[in-house]
Amino acid sequence: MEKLTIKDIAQLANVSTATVSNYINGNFAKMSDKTKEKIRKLIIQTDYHPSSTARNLAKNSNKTIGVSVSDITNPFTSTVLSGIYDACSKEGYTVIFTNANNNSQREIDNINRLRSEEVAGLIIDPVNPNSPIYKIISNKTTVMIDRQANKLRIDTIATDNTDAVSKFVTKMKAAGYNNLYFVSWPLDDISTRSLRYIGFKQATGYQDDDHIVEVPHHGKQDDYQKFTDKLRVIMEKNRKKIGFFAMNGRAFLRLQQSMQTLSYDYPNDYGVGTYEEFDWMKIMNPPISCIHQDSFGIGVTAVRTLIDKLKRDTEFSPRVRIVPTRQVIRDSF
Amino acid sequence: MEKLTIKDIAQLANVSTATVSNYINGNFAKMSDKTKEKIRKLIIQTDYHPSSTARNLAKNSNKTIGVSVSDITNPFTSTVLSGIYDACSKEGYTVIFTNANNNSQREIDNINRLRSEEVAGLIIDPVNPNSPIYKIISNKTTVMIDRQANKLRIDTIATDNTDAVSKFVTKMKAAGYNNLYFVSWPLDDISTRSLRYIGFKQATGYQDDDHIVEVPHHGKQDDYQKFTDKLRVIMEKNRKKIGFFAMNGRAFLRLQQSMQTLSYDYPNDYGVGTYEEFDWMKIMNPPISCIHQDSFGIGVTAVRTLIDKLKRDTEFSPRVRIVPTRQVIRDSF
DNA sequence: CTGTTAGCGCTTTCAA
DNA sequence: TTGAAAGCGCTAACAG
Repeated sequence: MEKLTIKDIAQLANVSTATVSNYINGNFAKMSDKTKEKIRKLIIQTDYHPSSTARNLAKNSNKTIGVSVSDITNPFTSTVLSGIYDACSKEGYTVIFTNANNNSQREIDNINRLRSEEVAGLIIDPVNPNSPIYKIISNKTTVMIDRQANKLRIDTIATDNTDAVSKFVTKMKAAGYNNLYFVSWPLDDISTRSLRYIGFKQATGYQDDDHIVEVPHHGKQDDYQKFTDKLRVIMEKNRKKIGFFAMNGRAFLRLQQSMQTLSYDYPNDYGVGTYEEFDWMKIMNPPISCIHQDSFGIGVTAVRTLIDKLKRDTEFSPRVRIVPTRQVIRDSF
Repeated sequence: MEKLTIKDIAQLANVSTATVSNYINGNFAKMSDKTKEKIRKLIIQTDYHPSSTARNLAKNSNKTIGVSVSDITNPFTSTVLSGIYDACSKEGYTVIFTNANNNSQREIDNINRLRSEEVAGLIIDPVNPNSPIYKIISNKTTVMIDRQANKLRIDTIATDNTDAVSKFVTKMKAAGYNNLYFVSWPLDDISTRSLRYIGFKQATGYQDDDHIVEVPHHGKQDDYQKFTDKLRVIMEKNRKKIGFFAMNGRAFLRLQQSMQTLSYDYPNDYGVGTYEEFDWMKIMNPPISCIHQDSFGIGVTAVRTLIDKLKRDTEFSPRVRIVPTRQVIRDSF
């Protein structure tokens, strides 16, 4: 059972390969109804599938878009991917996917790999949007997601980090929490973290950085212990109403874990809220108030802007597109 | 800034394309150190990347594997994907990915799409492993994941569903729960669900099907209400110690949501455990006992068995490979 | 309406 | 140690 080629079909149909090619590409105007029908049947009978490799080579174009994600296990990421895939298949694009696993060097490798696959465009959820590699990749064929570079070179799709947090934390303040803390992985010059922190400072009016509690990133037991200790100090020292805002779902998880070992309960001992919404937040007891971001929509928007750019020729200066968030207020503060 | 081809490099180096090709493919034995060095420098200088499309066509082989997942938003799936990607890139394979979004017809389309991309092999997390499409795809180039067909045609990687549940539920029984319920989406002849149910029956000794509580799948508000009502009846009617085992994380979520609206608390009013482990289960109050499955390992195993098959020529009869699970006992029963 | 033919960028004999 | 040249399966003028 050999693999069929366009030649085989042409022979069977007694036409030239050009005609078959036209059929494949939907140029039916260029053939009689008879041959059209003949080819149609033959293709079904033989279960012939044109080689997309050959097509790509001949057309010198590739209807696939490459995506590099920073961490596929991040639940945010899989929803984004879902949106990307959805939008791509609607536009007839295939997606090939790579995972940097939070490693900046691997991200570079992945991008290079993707480039030699000759993808039409790139969507990147960057580990490090400030990596020098983005100096050499073209804004015409790529868009970034989530994290944005300090010096914007590539169109990026992000959420309204600062504003969303500012409004949310303001609500916490209005609920009487007058001693608020921002729980986050080390800021590390990462836009999502620092932009959310700016929102936090806006809302609280804190000038110094005494109200940020850093969660160790991929810490050892020891680091987590220190984190817990810091929390303990905060809880013991203060008389005022204490509230925590977690910078994302994972930071929130860590916070809760430590609070649990310290035997503190929300909303009695403290109030809490977080960026990101996940299913499980509503079965917590009591359920968690949070900021919902439209991850699926981010994926879709990324694809749309990318394909849009691919179509035009003109180059625009890069800008960031904001996908709005939504407050979900429940009973955690 | 035109795209460089092998010809350009050949010209610049004053050698033939064949030599450059040999260089690219690591056949250094076939050239002098001088030319080797010359080519090396040129490639770096010019940032030349060979076209993998052209290579694939010329070699008539494609170092990419295609994967079709049933639902990318399922957290189980993203961890599997992570394993697949990891193993693939170690073996030098690219992965192109499709999402069926729980739609059997889309799964078929995806597989056909993947085939005409001429992927070397297929990994499928099937919506419906009994779909007729699997009669025509070759076991030599594909492996399945998670759900298995009634009549096995394709090698599949699964967990020890029956056994794991049987042992876990036995433990619940030993803890004094003498009135146990299996909480699941409709069995619908889906292996993961029915195999787990078999384990449940084994452990409990129930002969009839009175102890299964069906969670509506993508239900409307109404259906969820009925589900909640059913739970209420169970809770009110019985004097014995009631325990629930959820067939997966999402069913568990649903169960908890309803229990919450009914104002019942575990482990006081009922005991509970679930298949699948997620991060958030340990910050529940109290934390949840569950069965941990090695999703990453499933992905890796899938890739390994696939690549293994790709290498040999002989065809074996399909079998199912089991990736073991692990009990995580906490305080939910 | 249909066929001829020269590529697309690379690999791979085979000969030099 | 190197090169010439014939493909890989398809597309796209161009000619008829």
